[in-house]
Amino acid sequence: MVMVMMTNTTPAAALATYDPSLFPAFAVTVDVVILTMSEGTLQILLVRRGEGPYEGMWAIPGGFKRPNETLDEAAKRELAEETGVDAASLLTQFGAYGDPGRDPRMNVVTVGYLAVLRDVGSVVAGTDAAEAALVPVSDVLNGTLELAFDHQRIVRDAIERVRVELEVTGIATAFVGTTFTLAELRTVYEAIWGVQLDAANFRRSIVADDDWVIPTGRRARPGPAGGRPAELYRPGKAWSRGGPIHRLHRTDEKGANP
Amino acid sequence: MVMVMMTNTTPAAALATYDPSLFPAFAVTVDVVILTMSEGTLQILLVRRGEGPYEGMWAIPGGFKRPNETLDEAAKRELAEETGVDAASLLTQFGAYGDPGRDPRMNVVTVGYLAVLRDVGSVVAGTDAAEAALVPVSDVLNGTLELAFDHQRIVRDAIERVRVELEVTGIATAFVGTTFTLAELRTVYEAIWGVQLDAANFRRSIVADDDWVIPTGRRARPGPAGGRPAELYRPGKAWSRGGPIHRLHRTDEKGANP
DNA sequence: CGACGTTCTGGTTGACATGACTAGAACCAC
DNA sequence: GTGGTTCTAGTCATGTCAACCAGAACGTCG
Repeated sequence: MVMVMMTNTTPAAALATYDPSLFPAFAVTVDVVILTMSEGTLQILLVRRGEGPYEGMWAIPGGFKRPNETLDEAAKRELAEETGVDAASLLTQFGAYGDPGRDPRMNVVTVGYLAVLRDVGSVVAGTDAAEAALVPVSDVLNGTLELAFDHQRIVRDAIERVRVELEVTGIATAFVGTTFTLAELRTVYEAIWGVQLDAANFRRSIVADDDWVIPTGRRARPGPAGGRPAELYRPGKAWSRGGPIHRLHRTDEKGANP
Repeated sequence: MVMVMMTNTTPAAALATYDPSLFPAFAVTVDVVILTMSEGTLQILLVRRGEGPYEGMWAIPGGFKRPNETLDEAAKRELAEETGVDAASLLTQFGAYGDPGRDPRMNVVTVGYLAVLRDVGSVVAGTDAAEAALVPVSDVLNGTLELAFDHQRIVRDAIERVRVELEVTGIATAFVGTTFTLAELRTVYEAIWGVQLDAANFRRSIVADDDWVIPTGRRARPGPAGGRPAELYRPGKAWSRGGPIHRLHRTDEKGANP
């Protein structure tokens, strides 16, 4: 295979005439990090590789971009193929990865997307159980579960992104159902940020402002330990302009080591 | 200058379980949005296209990614080729763009990078003046200056990114010199966020906390209008964990129409 | 049925951040 | 020196938010 490459020491030369087919060709893929909350912990949907390099290892679902679709459409299609869910609004692009040799077969540049689902328990059941699984994100982050390619780094970046999105967007409501208690929503923040939030203060931040949540009038059934039943809410319309809960600026460790 | 490079992919092809050529091939480019502050306004470095599609129009500098370099390295190389500046730390990837037809010649997926320079006046002078120019970002955002390809959207995304980075990172210090006055630094925030900041409060936010800035003991020469000379500072080490200045959450329009 | 534990809801308080404002200090031009 | 300009320092009121406390509404167990 022969490739021709130009070095533009002068801009005019770089943009000058050329034959497009002479430039290095890449395969472009889209990988989707699918997150959900299950039993109070953040989980990620992984698929087991059937063949090729890293055979048998777990990986993020993904696939090749088609020439006649946008990157967003490719991500949406991949999400639908893997989970059957059509939720384009939850898809967020967070990074591109093109290190040489990240795929031993060829030059592949992949674009990472983040998807948040409410409950993928049935989704995983619908797929071949041997081929897809929900695993705690912590197992991926700490290396307990090794992923194919550079997917561990991609997951790390996705988690970092969702931590930021949690503060500035309404992505938190994507983790819970159509109706939810404030305790459920609080668990989302606590699991993703790894913090403890005061239930009373959390409630005040949410209900005080405009319309983050809308009470439905119904109440959730208390857990096995009893307790006062919590009110059920549905998402309001204020989430489009920033989130109500903010991470406290760490005033604890000053001069700490990064 | 044109270089012809041959890449032998025979060993890799032997590893593959399928023929890579069966998958759609894309050209992958890296486009760099180079920003700087000049005369109190945010400026962007643009190059004029010599020929090909959009001939004669202004565009973001960029070029093809090489198979043996990472995306970050490609961006760093493009920045060095355009400006002669070797400043990898300021390079931030902010998005990938792969809409079909964004380049009429072929399928091109580009990865956008953001670069912040202290002063590119000499840089532009070093390049052919007819081929590169610094223009106010506002001219690009409001459509006064039309860019080639989908570069206007890319610039929009880059500006939105730098507005966020300004709040959570130390990118503000990249706009000013190695030593600077607080008024200079304040101008960076005011220009990018489009707000007016009280000089006294700005100062208090900066000097009160740990070590955002370190006084050098020297003083800047007052401007032509006179005034008390401002103290010169150099960046401290606290910027690595968030910025000191925060955008006020707009409490003005409540219940506004989205 | 009543006591107890658990969870949700509402309120108060104090520390801290921040916007608006005022006054003084240090320079330039005339 | 006088006036104008800019930087620096301080005060005050307001708002935010974490911490804490008390009550309300359930389940369960005796």
